[in-house]
Amino acid sequence: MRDRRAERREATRAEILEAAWTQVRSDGLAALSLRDLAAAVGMRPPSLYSYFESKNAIYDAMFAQAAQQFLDDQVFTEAPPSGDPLADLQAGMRSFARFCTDDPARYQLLFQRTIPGFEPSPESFALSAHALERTARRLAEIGITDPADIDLLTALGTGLTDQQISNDPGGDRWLRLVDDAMAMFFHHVSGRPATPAERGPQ
Amino acid sequence: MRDRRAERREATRAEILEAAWTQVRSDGLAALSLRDLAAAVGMRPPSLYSYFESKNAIYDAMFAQAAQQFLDDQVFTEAPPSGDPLADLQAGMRSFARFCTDDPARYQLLFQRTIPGFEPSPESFALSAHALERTARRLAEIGITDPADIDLLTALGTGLTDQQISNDPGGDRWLRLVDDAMAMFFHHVSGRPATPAERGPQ
DNA sequence: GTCTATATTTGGATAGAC
DNA sequence: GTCTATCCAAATATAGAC
Repeated sequence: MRDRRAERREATRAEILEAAWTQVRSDGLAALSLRDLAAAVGMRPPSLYSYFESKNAIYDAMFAQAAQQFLDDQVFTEAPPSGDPLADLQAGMRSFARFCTDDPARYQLLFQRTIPGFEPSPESFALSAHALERTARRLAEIGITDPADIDLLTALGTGLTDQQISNDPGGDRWLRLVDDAMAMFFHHVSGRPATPAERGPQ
Repeated sequence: MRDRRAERREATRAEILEAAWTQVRSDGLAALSLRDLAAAVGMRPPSLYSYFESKNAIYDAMFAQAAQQFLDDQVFTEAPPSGDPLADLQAGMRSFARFCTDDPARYQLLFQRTIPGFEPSPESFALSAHALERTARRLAEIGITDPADIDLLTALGTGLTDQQISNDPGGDRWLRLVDDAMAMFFHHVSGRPATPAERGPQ
């Protein structure tokens, strides 16, 4: 039969995590405070320890949520190849960049390592490693296998994303360069120049 | 005549800043602690306030030092055009990437905004703005004037640098892609494909 | 200029009653 | 499970003696 107590506990954990996301989105990832978090959910700080054994356990649960959302979100790694590798690459990078800019705090937790003393648990890390493997497999399908090319692609992806988040939050100044950047990259690694149509709107 | 007291004061300020750099390089930019800083220079914490009016004033002095070093370091903006725009672009980006990876804490202070509550003073900020203007002027000399192209170039520069710092500290996994990335970019914006020689060593 | 002493705030975490 | 009460550590900053 249903374990109503366990269900209630899970619901409270989820509520605490949701409040934690709200807090880091507004004050920054590093500014998570158990004091404020407890107040947000109507508890006293010690009560949080009934649900998470430490502050880092909360970060770890958030990391796992973010990794799962990344797995669910990335259209690129799920949709079948369209027969147009460049179009697939552009769609995949648009999806990645959108995922990152939609929630900079989530991006920071998942892809940057700025929380002093926090390391994701092996289980949480396995989730994100799985997503990266899936991406590499998909890139291989469209002929991108050289590790140096993949490194260049990741630099482009994080560079566009970081600039967008840091210098034009909420806008699209760098997001709108994604198609052009992917055309540049694709024709560089395949040895052909981009046609004006492929470069996308300027 | 010389003001020996002022000289001594400046020397102590410099000594404090040097200890501060040592601390942030080892523990992270955000981990600067007045307590540890005072201990490192053989003072009690309150004595630091004779030299800097606040912790943010120390960050600001560090920011000004970093901006000045950036101005002094960037070969690209000082050397005369060589007549080979791509070679100039590659040399300039190599210089930028090297400057950033040489001291990640300095890079973080100067180009990222991760210290909660710290904003550089107008005087300090003017130093870094000056450096950016000089770069834009130099890019114009080699024919790069489209703001979208400049945005793409900055995304490449920060992406390569961030990946290098985050994922291969002390190595050259992304640094060695700089020449190739600049060839890719240059020929994309000038409409010609890169020759194998221009792409540099793979 | 430097110190002692202290104020104040904030943080994570624990003990034990209920 | 939640609370009160408390602990401990660390942080920035100020007052005032020397």
